[in-house]
Formats: sequence, C-alpha cells, structure tokens
Amino acid sequence: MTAGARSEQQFDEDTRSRLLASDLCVNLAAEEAGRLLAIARLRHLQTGELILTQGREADAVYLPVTGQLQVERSAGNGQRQVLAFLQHGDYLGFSNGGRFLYSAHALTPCTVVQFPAPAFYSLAEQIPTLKDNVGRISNLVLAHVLDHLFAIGQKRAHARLAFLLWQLWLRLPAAEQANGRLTLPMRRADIGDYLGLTLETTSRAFTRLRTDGLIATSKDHSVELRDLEALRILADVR
Amino acid sequence: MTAGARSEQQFDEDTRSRLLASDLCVNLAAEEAGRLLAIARLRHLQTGELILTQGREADAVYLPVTGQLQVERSAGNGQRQVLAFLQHGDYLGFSNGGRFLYSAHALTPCTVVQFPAPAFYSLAEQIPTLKDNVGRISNLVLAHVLDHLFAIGQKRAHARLAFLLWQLWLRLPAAEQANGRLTLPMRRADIGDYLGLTLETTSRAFTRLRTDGLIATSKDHSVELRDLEALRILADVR
DNA sequence: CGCAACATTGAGAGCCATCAAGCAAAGTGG
DNA sequence: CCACTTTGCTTGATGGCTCTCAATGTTGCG
Repeated sequence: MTAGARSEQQFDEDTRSRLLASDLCVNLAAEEAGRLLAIARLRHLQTGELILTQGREADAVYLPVTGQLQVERSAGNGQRQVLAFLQHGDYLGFSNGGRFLYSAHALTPCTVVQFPAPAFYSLAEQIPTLKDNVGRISNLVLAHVLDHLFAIGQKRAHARLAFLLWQLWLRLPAAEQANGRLTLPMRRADIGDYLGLTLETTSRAFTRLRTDGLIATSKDHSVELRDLEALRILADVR
Repeated sequence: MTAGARSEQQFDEDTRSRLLASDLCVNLAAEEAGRLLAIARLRHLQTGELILTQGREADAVYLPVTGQLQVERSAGNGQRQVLAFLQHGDYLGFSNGGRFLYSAHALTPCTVVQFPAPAFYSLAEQIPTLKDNVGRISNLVLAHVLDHLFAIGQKRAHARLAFLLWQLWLRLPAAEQANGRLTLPMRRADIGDYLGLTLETTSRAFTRLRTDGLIATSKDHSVELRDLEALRILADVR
C-alpha cells in the first residue's frame, strides 16, 4: 500500500467525519483538509497508557477521537494539579513549540489522531485557514485555563464540581446532551486534584449535589444531570 | 520627520537597550531587530489608565518598559480574577488572534511599547527567529497561568503570598534583586483577587510573613524580602 | 481639620482538610 | 465457590483556616 493510498484509507468513515467537523478543520477547503489528513496517524491507547510526558520535547499535537484523557502537571514535592479531562472536540499538545508543560494519559481505551509537529506546523504555514484555526485553538486553551483559575479561586466545593460537570456536558455531542448523562471514568482523587479539593471533600460535593436533586449517580461511573439550569447557575457561566 | 527617521529616533537609549534585551528580541540579527523596532510605538500611561479591554478586538501586543500593570478578568456577577501584575520583562496581549480575554490598566505611570498586530504578525512570518520567540513567549504565558493555578489550588494564604512575592522578585533586574526590595503599588484587594483570597486574609498573610521575619513592610507600598530562601520554599518553586 | 481611601486587627461562623471508620465492588488464591 | 485482599467511595468527628462583619488605625488630600 502506498503512502498516498494510506492517506485515503487509514480512517474509517466515522473518524473521518469527526475530524472534518473539528475546530481544527473548520473552514478548510476539501483539498486542504486532505493534505492535513495525509499527515495524520491514528493511535490507540489502553486505559492508563501515557500519551505525552511533562518535560519531553513537544513533537506532536493530538485530537482525541474516542475515549477520555487526563492532563496533569506534577510538582517536585509529589503534589499535582490536574489540568483537564479531554474528550472528542478537545485538543492536546498545542503548546507552541518547546517542551510539554504537562503529562497526559488515557482514562479509558482511547483513539487519538496524531499530527507530527514539524509536518503540522509546516502545513499551517502553507494554509492560512489552518493557521487561523490553530490560533483560535490556542485561544480556547488559554480561555479554558482562565475559567479554571476563576473556578478554583472563587468558588466553593459544590460549585466547583458543578463547574466541571457543566464543562463536560457542554462538550458532549448534541445527541448525548439531551439525556444529560456523563461518564466519569476518573477517580475522586483526580477530580479533587482538578478542583483543588481533597477526595473526601469532592465526595461530599457529589453527595450535596445529589441530595439537592441536581444530579443522580450510578455505580458505573456515570452521572445523570437532573437540573441543568441549576448546575449552570452554580457553575456561573458567563 | 519621515517615518524612517522616526524609527531610528523614537526611543531613548535606555528603552532601546531594554527592548533589545527582551525575550522578544533574543537571537534577532541587528537588521531584524531594526525592522521590529520600526513598527513599534511608545505609549505613556497614567496611573489607572486602561491599556486594553476584555472582549475588544486584539489589535496590538505590548511590552512593558517602565511601571507596573495589572491584568484582570471579570465575570458577569461582579467577581473578578486578577491574572497578573506585569513589569519590564513581561508581555501583554500575546493571546493569539481574536479578542482580548482580559483587561489591563496601569498601577503606576507606565511606558509600554506597542506593536500593531497586523504588522507584528506579518513580520513574524518573515523572521523565523521572531516567530520562535513569540512561540516561546506564548509558552511562558501558559506556564505562568499554570503556576498560578497550582498556587491557588494547593497552597494556603501565606504561601500564596510568598508565591506572588517570589514571582515578582524573580522578574526584577539583577541589580534590584540584590537589595531584595519590591514595590507593591496595587491594593490589598487586588492582591487578594490575584491569590483567591479576601483582602482581610491577604492583610493577615502580610502580617504573618512579617512576624515570621520573612519580610518587612514600609508605608510607601514597598516590601523588603528578608529571608529569600524561606520565601522560595514557601512558594515551592520547582 | 475633616474626609476618604486603604490597611490592620478582632470576634464569630462556616467551610474544608485531616484522621479515621465503614462499605461495596472487583480481583486473587485456595 | 468462598474467604481474603485491594481499591475506591462514602460518611463521621474534629480542628484549623478563611470568610464575614465590624471597629479601629493610618495616610493623604481637599
């Protein structure tokens, strides 16, 4: 199989359409999108598998297609800050050149699309629309971190949890938003390290949202959002 | 005076050398630096004057030269998060395209160098080294926000204050680092909104660091750092 | 001098961290 | 198939840190 043929064949129809609908491909001409897909490679990850490591050279950018990923940053003293939970529609590794500022691993079996950094950025030079999209994505990443900062700096435990649930719900495909069900494959300690709370306080925040009727939890790591409006207000989305 | 002459003459020697020593100009050839300076404009700001506004089109990038600036982001409900206190050696407005995600105003009389966005980014296309520098600066900005997130999420009040003082000290020119004196023109409420604390708790954090002998405060908005090592450990720099 | 703005300090309440115990589900080995 | 362990979640009790409300300095300015 030639490289050319591979670039046409390597993705199934679903992956291909997900990619073309992503923020990265928006407004791209078919020919341009084709050139972008030609340098992409599909990677499969097992649960827990590392995809990138803090401090390593930033040699690729990624788009999650299926599954969930966790991004975190650890300090010398063992403390860590979870930075994001990623799924389809998010981006990974777009920190401009240099080295990765964080590590990422799979929370579930995942498929991600990998773009080697040199080919990707060279393509961005040739396709202005692609470059615009990269810039917009950088902005979205920064905006996300700023929202996160705001939530941790200003909100109480159950409101921080509402903020996370609302964030995850917003990124769901429209079809899945309707039933208001999220899967949370990460542990309580991970959510705590994302929200700047201990695992116990995180657990109590779940209990509070549950007893207040805003959510319902199941034993299969899933949450049903029963009062989206109340969650939105708690999350204080602008 | 022609435009060409202006580009040679508009900065005094001190400003010029500060610019050439900045992260933005590192590794630039003299001719390239000259082209960059040719599109720069010096702006003077009075205390309190707004330099950029959240939501407005991002039409320029800035390098502070003298004075201190405050960057903040406000929510619909009146709450706000102070994002940074900037001085010489920092950057402002480098969020890639789109609109400003934050507002900034002068805490003291300031001079800043302004680069119009279109000319600046077009120059970055022509000068690879400049583009590398912009990428590195974007990385530094993101790294700064991640450090900030970590401090707010994981530290207690007096350690958060130590984190801020250490940050400000690190950015001081070497000559000023020696005497360990900082000027803090911002109010306690501003520092509190930066650290995710109330102004009262911020004040108590100052008192605690003072009684523990780590700092000494004067009435002219200045702080003397008396035990840099203890501050560094509290700030938990990796 | 008096006012306004800001900083400090105090008292009390509330929220979260810590230490600890109990529970449920999944895996392990006999 | 059943103890036994492991892992993760929940809940309780307690203490400490921070927020809130309030009063008292302090500085600078009209």
